[in-house]
Amino acid sequence: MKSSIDIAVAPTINQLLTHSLSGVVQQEIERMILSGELPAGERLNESVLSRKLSVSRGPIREACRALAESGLVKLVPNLGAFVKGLDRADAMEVYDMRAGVTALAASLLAPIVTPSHIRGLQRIIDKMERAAEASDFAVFNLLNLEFHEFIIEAANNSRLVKIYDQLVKEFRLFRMHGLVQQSALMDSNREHRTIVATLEERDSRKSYDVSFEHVAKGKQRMMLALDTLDKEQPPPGD
Amino acid sequence: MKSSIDIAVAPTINQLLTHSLSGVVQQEIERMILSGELPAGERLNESVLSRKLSVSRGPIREACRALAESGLVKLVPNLGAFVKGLDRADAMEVYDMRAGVTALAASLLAPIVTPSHIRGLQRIIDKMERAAEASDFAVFNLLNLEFHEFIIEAANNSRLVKIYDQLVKEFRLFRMHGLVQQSALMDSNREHRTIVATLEERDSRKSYDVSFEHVAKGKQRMMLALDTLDKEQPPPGD
DNA sequence: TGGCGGTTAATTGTTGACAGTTTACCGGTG
DNA sequence: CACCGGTAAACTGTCAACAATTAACCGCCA
Repeated sequence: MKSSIDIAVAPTINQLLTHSLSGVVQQEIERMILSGELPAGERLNESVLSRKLSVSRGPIREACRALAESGLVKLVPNLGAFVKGLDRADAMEVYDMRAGVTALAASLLAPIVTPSHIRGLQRIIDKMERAAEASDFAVFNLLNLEFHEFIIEAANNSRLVKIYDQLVKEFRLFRMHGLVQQSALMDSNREHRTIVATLEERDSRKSYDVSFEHVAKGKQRMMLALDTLDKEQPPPGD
Repeated sequence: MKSSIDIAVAPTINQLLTHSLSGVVQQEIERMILSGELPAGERLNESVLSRKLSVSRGPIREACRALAESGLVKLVPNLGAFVKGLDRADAMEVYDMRAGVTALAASLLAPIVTPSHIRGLQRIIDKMERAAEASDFAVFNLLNLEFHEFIIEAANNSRLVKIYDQLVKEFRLFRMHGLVQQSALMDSNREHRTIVATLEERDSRKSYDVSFEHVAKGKQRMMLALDTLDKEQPPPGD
């Protein structure tokens, strides 16, 4: 019988072997940032982190450098690393990039798509449909991520995957989602079906267009929600 | 009279103030890699580098972490950092990404393009025309980079710039270019004129298409050249 | 002669200490 | 009371030394 210890420890050992402390520290800090444990603007105090993670400052600094390169923190000379925050303009930038990258993935996948791909995507869409009917936003969002990740992976371009993941992580710094309605879920999933349909036709150009439009509509939905929010609850300054 | 000392030293001071050693080290190692001074597969020996750059191993390690995150080196636990090399499949990946990103930039620029942009692009194209006629490949390539960088910058999306720069750097690891013909230069520049024309029409979709096709044709030209090269000079194993 | 085990040199991983900079605090002064 | 200068604490930047791992080398044995 496989002991529960193995299950718990194995990943840690693997992490230590493959990523060598600096790497685990990086992943841990990244987790803290993405979970909101370290809020935007917060300074990453090297001493505090080194004590909390029980390592010296060397690996902490290396991890911060890597996180700075990936765009999650901002390095200020002689002051340290600060958790990046996204304002509305930043979020729009990330949305535009996600639209382009998502659409590129679809257009790359279209010519090489297999029935297996289509089946996989259909299954996710069906699950999303049920989540939408139940207004289960949490599950819907997870499935939505899975859907797009599926297309990205299937496009078979490791650079594409890396860049997309980076964009998704960065977008999570923008803590203004949770403001969608059920109708949006239904709309969104209808668009998903369209995307799969164009993929099945192996139409690269159309796959690009509908995928881009899908994300662009998401961007517009968010902009609208933000504008509404601003009117109801104006930002500080009045 | 501005002394030559100022000209030489000023950038160094600025680098030290803004990037703080780790940053300069990173830039310097990056330069060594991109210039070919450190060939693909080479291990970055921390002690050697620290002696050569007159710093301790700390900053070197931080720089390597950052370079690993940006994709120029590969980190192997307990062995160190190795300069990445691109095989043909990698180059194809980067080409596809560059096509998508370049085209996305054009499609983003199209709706907001200004006469000033058009003039700037025309000027670069004219210079390229002269370089092509003179078969000056070096100058043509520089101008070509400038042309695309111009569109990227004008698209006004900092993430786009960052990702594009990353792709260009990575592509430079693929040391198999220099095998283009004058006719290709002419063809390429004709495509540039088409791109500017579609931008001037503010046609987002057409801008995307012609830009994507432009890079895709570059990819095909390179694949063809590589195939020819392989036939004339088969890889080791025969 | 070919492979195996142990030893040693080289290199990475990690740590703690020291130097330089920034920032907060506090008393003095106009 | 506001402002300014100086001092001290906290923090980042850098470094050199130590521990752990890897790889090469060499003698030994079948």
